[in-house]
Amino acid sequence: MTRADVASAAGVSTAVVSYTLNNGPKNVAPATRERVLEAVRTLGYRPNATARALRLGSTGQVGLVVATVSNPYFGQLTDQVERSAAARGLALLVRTNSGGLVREAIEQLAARQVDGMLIARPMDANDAAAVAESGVPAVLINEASGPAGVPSVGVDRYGGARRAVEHLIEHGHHRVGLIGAGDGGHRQRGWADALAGAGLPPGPVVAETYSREGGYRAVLQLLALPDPPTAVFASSDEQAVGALLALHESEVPVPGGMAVIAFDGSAASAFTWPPLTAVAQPMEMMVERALDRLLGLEQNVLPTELPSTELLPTELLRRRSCGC
Amino acid sequence: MTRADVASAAGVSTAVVSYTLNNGPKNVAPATRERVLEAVRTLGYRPNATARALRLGSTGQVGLVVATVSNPYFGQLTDQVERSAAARGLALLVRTNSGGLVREAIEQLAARQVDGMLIARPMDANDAAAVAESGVPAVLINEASGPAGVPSVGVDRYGGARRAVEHLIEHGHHRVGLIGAGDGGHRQRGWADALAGAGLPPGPVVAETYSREGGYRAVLQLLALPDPPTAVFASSDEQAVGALLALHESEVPVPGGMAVIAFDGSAASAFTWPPLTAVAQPMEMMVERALDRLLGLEQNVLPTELPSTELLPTELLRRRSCGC
DNA sequence: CTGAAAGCGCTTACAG
DNA sequence: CTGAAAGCGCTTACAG
Repeated sequence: MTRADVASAAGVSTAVVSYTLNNGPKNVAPATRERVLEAVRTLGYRPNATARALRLGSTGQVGLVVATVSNPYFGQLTDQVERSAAARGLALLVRTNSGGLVREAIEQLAARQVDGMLIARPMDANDAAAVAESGVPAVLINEASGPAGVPSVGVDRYGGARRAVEHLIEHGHHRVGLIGAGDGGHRQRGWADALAGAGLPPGPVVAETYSREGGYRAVLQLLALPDPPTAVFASSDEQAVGALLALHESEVPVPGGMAVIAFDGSAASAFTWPPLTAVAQPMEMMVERALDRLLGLEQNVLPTELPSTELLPTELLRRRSCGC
Repeated sequence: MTRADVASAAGVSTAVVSYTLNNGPKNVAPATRERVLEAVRTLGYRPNATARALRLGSTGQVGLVVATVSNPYFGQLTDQVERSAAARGLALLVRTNSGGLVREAIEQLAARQVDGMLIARPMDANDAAAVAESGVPAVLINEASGPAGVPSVGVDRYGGARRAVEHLIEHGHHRVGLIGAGDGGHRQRGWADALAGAGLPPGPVVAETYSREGGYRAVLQLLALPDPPTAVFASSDEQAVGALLALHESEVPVPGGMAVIAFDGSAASAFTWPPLTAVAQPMEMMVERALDRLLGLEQNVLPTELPSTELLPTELLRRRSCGC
């Protein structure tokens, strides 16, 4: 069942079938058009996207490299990418790689001839080289900045973290701990500056993975301190969820015994106990901007006028874990 | 940069380039092979998967239709599908469709020429017709059974639910409510039979969506009853998470005031407060079986010997929300 | 308005 | 062991 079958059924050439199915680039006489459409219908013909892709040099597919999808935050991100891509007529090829090499994921997606890729993983220069080599447009998403040559759309982690910690200070906390990755990243700097700005000494820092398990272990360490903080800033929702469990098990009331604020603000954070006050990321905007960027919707703007890094603002979602 | 460039750089025909890159179907002299590989390396050549797919009639892509990926359970399922597919050299095209028509998703995936699709959504006869029309192999996953013509790999929901409710009864509960979809499905039957088997009257049933919000609302309804149940079986992790929040807000202790058991057992269920006792689904096995089925790994078995429906056993994960 | 034909980048049966 | 050539199913410049 190919275009040729439809053509012969309708008594036309395959060119005319294309013209009517694609609404161009040539006009087709209304009567002819009707015959073609009728043939398509009765034969149940569906165009072969692979052949079309080969001819056009475009698959209509975008790739997404993401650590994992079974995580409230990245799951939401993936959902949003799928929705936004579908709205633009693009299909989504998902490449999960939590432990693996980003470079490998990039190469595999490129081999599949995706029209572009969104990379939601930290990238190094090596990965950027893979992108350049592949010749496929790519934009880094969910990261404040990346290696040279790859534009990024991220979130103002510094500002979001700083605002969150200031909020904790407004609640009267003087000792605010940090659960982070220990890499001195933007969130850690925001936390530190909020404290310094209020004339407060930096609280304890625990370096852990961005997982529930990490948050759980971090709280245990914090509670073992001679002088535990009265509030803690967790660098991800997942960490905060783990932190809450450790706090409950240790019978430390939240927020009374320890206040908690999380970074991410995925939908899941509204259903913990107590509900998490969180720094919400502008997910939809971030994805839309990244896709705009990827598809070069701003080709009328000179590339040099575009900042290589775009930072979006966060929003503080006040719920109960902070004391509100 | 195509196969022809490599061929001329190596001084051979394009056929030989194919033979060496694909390790067949013809042998290549070692020296020639080396020259080709060298040319590939220096030119940075990558085969065009689209052209290959057109020629071979196989894209090496599988499609997945799933309601949403930002849900601990379906996120885990999607992760597993990606991993298992990648292990077989297949890429994953994800088609999210929470509100939309399953039929539409099937048609779009088929148009992309996927080699097969996994459908993790309830299907009706209309959807089955779309599958048949598309001519693409499909298997229904995560559902006990589907319309005729579509094989399915699911989980023994009846048995899992029954076992969970029996466990609640062992804890001494006599009034066990059900949060379900109100469709009298397998889980509801398992719940009812466990109660009946113990000579207990059926507890109250609340019909709600399989979401956190649904579970939240359901508990509010249960608590408003003149004689609320002392335990409740939630048909999904998400519902259980919402139920816990409603219980905490209503200051009903768990499991003391109300015990909770959930169906699904995703990783998130271990980090709620209290941790959820849950009926865990054999995710990896389910996905592997579904892919085996999809790829016809059992072609040596007569199709008629294969059950159209395959049911996998669940496991009860005992944590704290049940009273253990 | 319609059609014959080339070509996208591969793979492989056929011939040497 | 190697190569010339056909063909997968489309799209579109070119000609009529």
